[in-house]
Amino acid sequence: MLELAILGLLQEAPMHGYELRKELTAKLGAIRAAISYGSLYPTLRRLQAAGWITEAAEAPATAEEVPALTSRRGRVVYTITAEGKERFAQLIAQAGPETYDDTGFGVHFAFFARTDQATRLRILEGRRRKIEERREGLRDVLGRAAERLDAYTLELQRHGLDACEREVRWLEELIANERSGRAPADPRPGTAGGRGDNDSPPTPGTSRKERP
Amino acid sequence: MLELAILGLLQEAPMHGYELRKELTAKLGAIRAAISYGSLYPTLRRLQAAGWITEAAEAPATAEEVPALTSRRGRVVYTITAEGKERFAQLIAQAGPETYDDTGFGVHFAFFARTDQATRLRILEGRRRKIEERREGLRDVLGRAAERLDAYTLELQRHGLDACEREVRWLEELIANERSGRAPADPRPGTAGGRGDNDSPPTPGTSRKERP
DNA sequence: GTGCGATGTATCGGTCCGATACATCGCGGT
DNA sequence: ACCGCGATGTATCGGACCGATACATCGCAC
Repeated sequence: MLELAILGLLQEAPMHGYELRKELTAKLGAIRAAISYGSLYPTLRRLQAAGWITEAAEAPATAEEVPALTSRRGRVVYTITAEGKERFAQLIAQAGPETYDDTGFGVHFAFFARTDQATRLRILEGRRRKIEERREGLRDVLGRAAERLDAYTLELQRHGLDACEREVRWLEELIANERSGRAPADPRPGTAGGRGDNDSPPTPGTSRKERP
Repeated sequence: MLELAILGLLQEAPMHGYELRKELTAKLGAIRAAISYGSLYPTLRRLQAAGWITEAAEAPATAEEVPALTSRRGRVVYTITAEGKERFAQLIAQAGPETYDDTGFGVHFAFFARTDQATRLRILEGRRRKIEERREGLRDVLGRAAERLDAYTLELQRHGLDACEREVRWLEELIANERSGRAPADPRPGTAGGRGDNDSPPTPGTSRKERP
């Protein structure tokens, strides 16, 4: 998962580790806390060994800015290679079971702008299926096994069930949107999608936030 | 986390691994998929080494049922020890930072019936604080960094923000409930809380499910 | 009588996290 | 003039947990 995320981010611009972590946190903030350096650096090492990225010590700007005042230590900048881009495309397209768990889905979704529509649809439907299964499991427990569990555990299940139902509805909306319209709806018209390299041209609101 | 969950479950009844996993899945189904044997068995080993639990090969029922027809292979039953119960109480009471992440909070919450009210309150408030922080982070990104991100990433953040706001509201409700009333509300009167060993006597509905 | 899904125990490699260590930079305070 | 301190920055280590895999038994339906 981390591999995919790193490859995806480096495709937008070369970065060093610290920056990468910040961008990662910004992009995936909705689904996970903050990725640890204990994962990041080893993974970067692995990616470099595989040839998907290259690392290079940072050069002092235009060789004119602050020339050699303080020796400019550290700062390794990582750049994606052509093979790395291929690898990314391959990872994005092929969906394993881990593509549909919370983290995996989040990461894939975060790079939907670089994913073709067919794949987007496949992933959204796979995720929906998975959440529906979880939902059914929770309904079972709340129905059949309710008297075996204490009030707090039941409340936890109810909250989880609620979240499942809500996510299914969200996915339905996205799927419908994906099938006919395009890109996700922007509830506040005015600011439209990504910049330049965006795969899916931003289209104004199709779906609306609830509260009928 | 697994340690806490196992200790908690074994406090209700002795069990063997497979059963333990099923109960774990039922109790924690709302927050995590299903715990792996690759974690379960090593942890059981660890708990036994520490003296929190004991393991024993299963005895054939009353020494009368199906005496020795098929030799009765395997099936190791784990029982919690007095030290294990102490350990559980200690783990429940002391709250580290991991107590407030998704999994940690879920496990603690699942054993609220065995937790005193002061600790429950402390944990609920800690969790709320954490989610509020995550919420602020998402609001920041959606506000300040919106134009740097593509439409899909933004949609993901919005969904995450929504989930945060919802969870904060849920927690508020539970906290209010905890402060004056007792146990979580039961939206469907008729089935009331746990059985016998339940710490918090079930009290009929205080809060209501929304949909005004 | 046989295959097959549920029950049951167990290990191995790999991913990722949390704690920790260490160095530099720019800024405000005194 | 100096100091501390928070942000920037790279890096490792032990441990928790997962997913795949292996293997054996039980009961039941075909």
